[in-house]
Amino acid sequence: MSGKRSLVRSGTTVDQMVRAIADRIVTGYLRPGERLDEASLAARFDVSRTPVREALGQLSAIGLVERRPNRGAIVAVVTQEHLASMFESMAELEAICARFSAERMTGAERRALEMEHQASARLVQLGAEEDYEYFNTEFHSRLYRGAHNTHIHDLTVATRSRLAPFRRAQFMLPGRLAKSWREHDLIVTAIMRADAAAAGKAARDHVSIVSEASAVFAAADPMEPKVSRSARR
Amino acid sequence: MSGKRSLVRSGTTVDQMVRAIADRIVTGYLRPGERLDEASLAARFDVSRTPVREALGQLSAIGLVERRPNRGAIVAVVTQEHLASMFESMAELEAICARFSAERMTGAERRALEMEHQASARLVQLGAEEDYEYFNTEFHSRLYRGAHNTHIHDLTVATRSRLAPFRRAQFMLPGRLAKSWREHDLIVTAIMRADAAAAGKAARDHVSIVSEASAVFAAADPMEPKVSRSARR
DNA sequence: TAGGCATAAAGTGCATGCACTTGCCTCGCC
DNA sequence: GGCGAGGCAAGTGCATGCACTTTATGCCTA
Repeated sequence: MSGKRSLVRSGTTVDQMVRAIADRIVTGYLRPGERLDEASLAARFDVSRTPVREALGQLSAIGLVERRPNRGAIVAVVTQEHLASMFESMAELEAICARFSAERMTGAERRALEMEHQASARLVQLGAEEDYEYFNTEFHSRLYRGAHNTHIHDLTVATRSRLAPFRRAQFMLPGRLAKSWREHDLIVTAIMRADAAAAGKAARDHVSIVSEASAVFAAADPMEPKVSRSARR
Repeated sequence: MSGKRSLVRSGTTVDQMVRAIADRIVTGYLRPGERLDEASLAARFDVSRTPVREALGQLSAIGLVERRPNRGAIVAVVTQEHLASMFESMAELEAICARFSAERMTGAERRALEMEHQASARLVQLGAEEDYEYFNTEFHSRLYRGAHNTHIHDLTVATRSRLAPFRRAQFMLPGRLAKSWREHDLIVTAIMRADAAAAGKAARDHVSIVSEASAVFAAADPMEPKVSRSARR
């Protein structure tokens, strides 16, 4: 896969670098602790070191990479403890979004949520993991938007993206699709009833369960040895 | 005033710039919408444009400044709506911290919280606004730490700092000190009882009240005097 | 052989320069 | 007198170079 910048056109070079690197971190292609050498990245993306530097600075500002002065940058290492704290935060943030959604969603938003949710039942029957995963993302985004609070929305999206690398395996567990759908159903039902407390609780439980599934995964996927990842092209 | 970098020594030059600029934004010395000219800032702090640029990039990544490609950076403008959403988020985040604190604070943390809180009663009697403000910050920080969740801690601190410019006037309202103390007292009492629900509610109410006080202030303090920006044609 | 110091190599941090973009102003045109 | 094109000034975006820090290496000494 060629990461040349022609693939990621829009915005300034720095923006492209931010997106390119963030994407590789969030998707797990770059792994926690991995070295981010300015010169190598610059060569890899065919730009000078300056935009790479700025991108690394911005990514470190949002916590995706760690920078040690004069000693280079690495993909942020999340301890088990920090990971747990992020999952717990995520559960609380989703609970807030669900509560607010129950109180504030417009009629159109409620209908759209319910419709999509019902449609997704089919994906469960078919066992269409990929499609369901896509729907799932959309489902949660609806909750975030439905809260009608931009700041909560931003915090939630940011937290979600930082958790992305650790959630990939959740659907590998057998029966997970149907379970997820039933949990969604509780949330949707509560929202349609405008029952904020129930919606919040259902959303929190939903994330907590995902969290447990993922924690297992994270623990079972320890730090990678320092293989020649630089020669990976 | 001398903003020379000798005053802000630690870390790399970029770090110093980030802190210096963020500080001026958070304290309200730089106002929303105000232009952030790279060359001027560089001259002002006696560094080259490069670290200033990187600092602006990082600040824009965390939302404190807005950057329009090729058109410079300005201090982030927060709409009334966005401001309200931040206050609401703050109330929810504080509620979470208070709930978790009620459940998780160690004995030492509880004792320290209660002691400091009781001690602060004296500041109220004396009407020592400055000192009380300092204590108040410390009080809330204790709640954030007491939650024993680093991610929630970080989100809360970040949100709080973004709200800082809009909270300054809250203690100007007469009787505010005593009112604040009584609200704190509700929180502390609930935490000492390990009553998570009550602590959460008390904390949420506390912030909501501050929010209302500040909203008045924000509304009464409209756009910045620096004109010539609206005259875009 | 182990420890420590000097030195080299690698890589980061910042300054500077130049190309390019944007907004403004002026001048010519209608 | 209004309007648009062209040019100018200001300012941003990126590349490059050099100084400095860190780390690796080797040599010397005990």
